[in-house]
Amino acid sequence: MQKPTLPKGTRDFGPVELKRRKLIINTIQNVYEHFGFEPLETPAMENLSTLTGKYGDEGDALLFKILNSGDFLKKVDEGRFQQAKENPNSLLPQISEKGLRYDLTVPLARFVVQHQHELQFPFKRYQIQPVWRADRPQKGRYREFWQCDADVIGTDSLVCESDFVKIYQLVFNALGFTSYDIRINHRSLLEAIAQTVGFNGPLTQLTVSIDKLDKIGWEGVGKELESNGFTSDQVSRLQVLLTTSRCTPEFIEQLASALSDGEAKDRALMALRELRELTPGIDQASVSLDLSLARGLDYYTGFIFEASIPDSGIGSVSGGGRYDNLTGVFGLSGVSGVGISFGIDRLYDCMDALGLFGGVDRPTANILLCHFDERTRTKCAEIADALRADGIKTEVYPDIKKLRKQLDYANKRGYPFIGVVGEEEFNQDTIQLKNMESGDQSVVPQSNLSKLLK
RNA sequence: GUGGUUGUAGCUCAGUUGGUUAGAGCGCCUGAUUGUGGUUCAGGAGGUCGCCGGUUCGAGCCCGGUCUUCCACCCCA
Repeated sequence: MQKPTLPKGTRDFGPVELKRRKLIINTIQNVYEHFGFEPLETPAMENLSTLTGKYGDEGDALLFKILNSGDFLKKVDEGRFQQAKENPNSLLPQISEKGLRYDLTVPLARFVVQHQHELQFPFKRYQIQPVWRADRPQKGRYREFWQCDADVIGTDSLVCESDFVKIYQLVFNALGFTSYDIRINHRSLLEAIAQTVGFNGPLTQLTVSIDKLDKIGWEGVGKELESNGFTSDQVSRLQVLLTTSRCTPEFIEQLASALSDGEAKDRALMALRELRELTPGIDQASVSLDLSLARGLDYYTGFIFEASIPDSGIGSVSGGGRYDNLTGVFGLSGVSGVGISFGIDRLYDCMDALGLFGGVDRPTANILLCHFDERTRTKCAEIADALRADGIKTEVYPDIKKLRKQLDYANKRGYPFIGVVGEEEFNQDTIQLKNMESGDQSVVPQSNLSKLLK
């Protein structure tokens, strides 16, 4: 007999975990709906051609591929086998044509392109589904995890970005976080910074390094930049420019004078000023303008967002940004989109670490009815029906066992109340109502029970 | 994908230079209490030492492989 196991990086969710996860999901979903987002679901698998080439080379390596059904070697000829010994990936198109989704953004882009004539733009959708990555698991990093995305497609209005800042604040407050960190930046700001220090190479040579600032500090980032073609003078000028600050008018003016003039600077400052106007809460301490925030800039073209919970030991719990041409690869160009994505699994880990799940770890029912024999058990079933009709969540202990066992069970499951119907109670149409927390109990008429429990 | 790390009872962990029958705490079950839990007391069950192979008279311990866990890199929710 073999012991059953789960694939690496996947987990079961038992009743406790699922109730906690649903709390997170429902909270986010409610906030999204308050901002007018509509639900969308797409299949777990997509055509490999839809997925590949969208996440860079490393992303392609992290895709889970699905082996073709039946004789999956049918399409492979002899020459290919020889080639495959050198480069196994060359076989891939012949043996696999589907893959598991890697995120929710590319499926959204595919959906929008396929249904462009039925949708009303701006198209606002949210999507809460699992995604899969063949990454090596660690704490806060899984191979199957859930994302909660919200995106707006078909407008470049900064009202969307402003909404997302507000959504962040509402979600984190609703989940009970007293401290959270929302960081924003703008791609044009990074371009303007590169121009200011006189760097003309590809922007990613700057961003992939500065994104690691919180991890390896200026010492490490400086070394990496210099090996990427920056002079030590440019590095020290970057060090002065790349600050983090509250998003105040003063800071924006400070940037205006520090950056050298150009198109990127104008674009960035105009966007920042407009976002400020639209978002009164933006200069709260929870929101910062972090010029070193870069993320995977491959497709982001405007504002970038990232959110995390300080001191949780977990990386970011959400990320997002604007991408001007996401649907371009599927043949629909000139459509701008902006979106964010919460990672439920990481939010869960943060909330667990901070003990924020207090209320959900109780049984579904409020009261457990206990009894001694078939006659009193039947009576309990009758009482239970009446209580449920009054909207009280009620359970009848299913087996006929010692009262001790029934109380023990009630205690372990955490019912706030139990009711006992024995010989005496049966004859007098009463019930022993016991508060499991205080231990107090009293005999009450069955007809009064639901009033007392409300 | 690269380098490292972890795995012993349901859980958290001991386990001597390789030596007889692998332990503890907590949890679980039974009873003290045939109508009262969360306290106490008495007793009990539960382990192919992750898996496969090797070395040895003998392996939980040494060696190889594999799976898993966690960590760093890469990247990311």
